[in-house]
Amino acid sequence: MTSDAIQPRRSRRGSGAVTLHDVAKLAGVAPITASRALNNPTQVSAEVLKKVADAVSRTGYVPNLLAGGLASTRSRLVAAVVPTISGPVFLETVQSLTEALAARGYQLMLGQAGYDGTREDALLETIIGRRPDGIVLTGIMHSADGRRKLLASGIPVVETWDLTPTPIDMLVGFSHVEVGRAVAQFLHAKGRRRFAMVTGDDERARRRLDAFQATALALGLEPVRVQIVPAPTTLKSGRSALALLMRQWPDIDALFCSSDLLALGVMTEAQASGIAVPERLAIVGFGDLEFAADLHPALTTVRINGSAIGSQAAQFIVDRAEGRSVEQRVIDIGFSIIDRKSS
Amino acid sequence: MTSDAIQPRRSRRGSGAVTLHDVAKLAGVAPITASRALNNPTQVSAEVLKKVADAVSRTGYVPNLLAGGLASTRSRLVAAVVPTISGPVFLETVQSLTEALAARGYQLMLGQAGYDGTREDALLETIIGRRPDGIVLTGIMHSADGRRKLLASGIPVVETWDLTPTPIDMLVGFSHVEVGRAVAQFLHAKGRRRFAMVTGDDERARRRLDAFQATALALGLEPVRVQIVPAPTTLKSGRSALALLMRQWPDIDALFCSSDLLALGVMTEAQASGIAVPERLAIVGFGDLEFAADLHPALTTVRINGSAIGSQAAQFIVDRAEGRSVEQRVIDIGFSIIDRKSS
DNA sequence: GCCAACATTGGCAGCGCTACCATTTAAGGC
DNA sequence: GCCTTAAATGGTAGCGCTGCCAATGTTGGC
Repeated sequence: MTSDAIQPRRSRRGSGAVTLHDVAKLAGVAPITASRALNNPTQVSAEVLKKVADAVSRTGYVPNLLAGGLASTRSRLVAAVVPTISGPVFLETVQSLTEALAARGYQLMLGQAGYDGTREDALLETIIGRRPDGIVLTGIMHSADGRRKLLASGIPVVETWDLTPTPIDMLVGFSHVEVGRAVAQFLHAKGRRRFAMVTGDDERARRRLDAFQATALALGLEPVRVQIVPAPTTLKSGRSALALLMRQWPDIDALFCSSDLLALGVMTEAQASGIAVPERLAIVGFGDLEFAADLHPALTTVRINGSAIGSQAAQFIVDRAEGRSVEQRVIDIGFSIIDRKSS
Repeated sequence: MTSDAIQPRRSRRGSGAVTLHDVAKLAGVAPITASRALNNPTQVSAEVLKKVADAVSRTGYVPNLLAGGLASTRSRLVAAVVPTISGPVFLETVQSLTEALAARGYQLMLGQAGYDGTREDALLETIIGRRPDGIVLTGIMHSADGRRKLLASGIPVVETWDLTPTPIDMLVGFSHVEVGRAVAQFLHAKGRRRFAMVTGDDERARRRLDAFQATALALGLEPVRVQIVPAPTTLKSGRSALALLMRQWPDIDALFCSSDLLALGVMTEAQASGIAVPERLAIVGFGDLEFAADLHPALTTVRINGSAIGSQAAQFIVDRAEGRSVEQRVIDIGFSIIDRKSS
C-alpha cells in the first residue's frame, strides 16, 4: 500500500501510452469493469459508465486493439485482396466494403496480389498472420496452395466477382458465362452480325469471351474476331486494339470490350479515325463505371453492382465474426445490360 | 512429468492454431530460440535454423503478428487515409504505397474519411487503436482535434499531396499555389486570354483556383470564370459544368479543370456540342491519370507523380519504424505541365 | 593455463487486453 | 423471512509473442 517511491509500472517496455488500467484506476473501478463499460455498456451501471467515460476523456485513452484482438481472438480486421487497386474495376467494391465494415467497427487491410499471382502466396501468409476476422478475395484465381492455406487458417473467406461450383467458403458473384452469352444475344437481337471482342488477359474475361464466341457460333454467325490485351486493361490498349482489329477485319459491326476503360479507348480511337458509333460499329463495355453513362455516345455496358458485392461480403464476414451462422453462402447478384447509345 | 491424461494446454481460450511454442517443442528448442530463428536468423546456428524451418513447414505454422506486434510494440501495420478510394486521384499513391510497404513486410490498412471530414475523427480513433507504425494522410484537411490526436499518439505521420508550413510530422507534396500560377502562365504564353476553371469543392483545388485567379489578374486578364462542382469530381459534372459555362460566357478560350476526369467530361461535352478543342477552347487537366495521354485530343495536364509520393511516404515510415532518424522531413516532389494536344 | 570476449541458447516476465468464474448485492416470489 | 434469480463487479489467468538478462559453451590472446 505504501508504494511511495513510485516505480510507476512500465519499467522498460511498452509504448508508454495510457492503458485501460490507468483509466480504471482513475475511475476507481477494476480494469475489467472499465473494459465492459467501453465494450458492453449495458452490463454496467450508469454511474460506472460515467466515471469511466470521464476518465477516458481526461486521459485521452485510445484502446489498444492489437491487445484486445489477441485476448479475444477477434481482430476486427478484414483483409481484401485485389489484383491491383489501380484497375478501376474493383474500386466500387473496395469502397463499399470499407464503408460497410467501418460502420460495424471493422477495419480493412488491403493487399495487392498482382495479375500474375506470383505475390499471392506471400501475401496470403502475411494476411493470415494478422488473424483477420475475414478475407475477401476480389477477382483472383487462387492457387491450390493458396486454397489450402486459407482453408487451414479457418478464417472466413468470401470470394467475389465470380461464381464457382466449389467455393472455398462464401461467395458473392455472377456468371461470366451468362454475361458472354447475354451480350451475344443482345447484339444479335439488335441486328449485328459480325462480332469482335477486345479482352484483357485474365481468367474471367476469357470465360466471357468463350461464352460470347460459343453463342455467336450457335446463332450461326461467323467466328468472333478477338484481340487480347494485357491486364489491367487501359484506354490505350483499347485504342490500339481497335486499330488492329479494323485493319484485319474492317467489316466488323459489333465490339464487346472486357472493361469500360477499354471501351472508352475503343470509342476514342473510333472517333479519331472517323468510325461512326453506333452506326457502323456497336460498342458494349463491361462494368458500368461511373463515367459510362456520360460518354458521348453514352456507353452500352454490362452493369455489375460492385457496391452490392462489397456490402454483401461485409455482411457475410461480420455475421460470421459475430457468431451468426450464414445459411445462404453463395449469392449470385447477377448483372444487367444497360442499353445506351453506343449499340 | 507424468501428465498422461493430457489436458493439452489450451483449455478454453485461444484460436487452436499452431503457435510458436508448438514449433519450438517440435524442433527441440526454446520458444525464444525459435522466435530468433524466424526473425533474426543470423543470431542462431545453422543447425537450429534447419530444425525450426522443418518444424514450421511440418506444422504449417503462421506467426501471429497481432501477438508479435503487441509484444514488440511494432505492429508492422501502416494506415492510409483517403477521402474516398473511388476518386481515382490517389489510386496511384495507394498502389505504390501498398507495394513499397509489402516489399518491406508491412501491411496497409485503408481508411476512407469522406470529403466532408465528418468521419475523420472516428476513423482516426480506430486507426490509432491499431497502433500502426505509421499513418499516411492523403489529401485531407485534418481538424485541429485530429491533429491533436495524431500528435498525442506519437505515431509517425506523413501528410501528402500538399505542402504546409506546419506539417504534423513528415510531408511529401507539392505546392497547389504553384500549380495554379504555372497553369495560368502556361495558358497565357499560348496566347489564351479568357480563362475559366471548373473545380471540385475541396481545399486544395480551391487553392489552385485562387492562385490561378490571382495570376490571371496579375497578367492583366479578365477575372477567371469559375464553376464549382461537388467533390469527388466526375465526368458527368465536367460535362454539365462546361454546358453551364458556355451558356454564361461563350467566349472563354481556356479552361483549367481540377481533375483529369473533369477534363474528360469537358472534352466529351465539347465534342457533343461541337466546340473545337483546342482551336476554340484549350483544356488543361490535373493529375495526368493513365488515360490522359491517349485521349483524342491528348490531354494537356498537370502531372503529379503519385507513385513517387507513395513510395517516399513508405520510405519515411519504414525508416522511422526501424529506428533510423529522418533528417529531411519535408519533400516537395513538384509537378510538371505535360503539354499535349488539348491546349 | 587463465581470463576476456564472443557466440548461442534459455528463463523470466510482461505487452494490454478479455474470457471465465467467483463474489457480492439487490430484487423478486410465495 | 427464506430462497431463487438476476444484476453488477472483481480476480485470475492467460492470448502468443518478444525484450532483457543470465547462463553456458567456445575461442583466442598472452
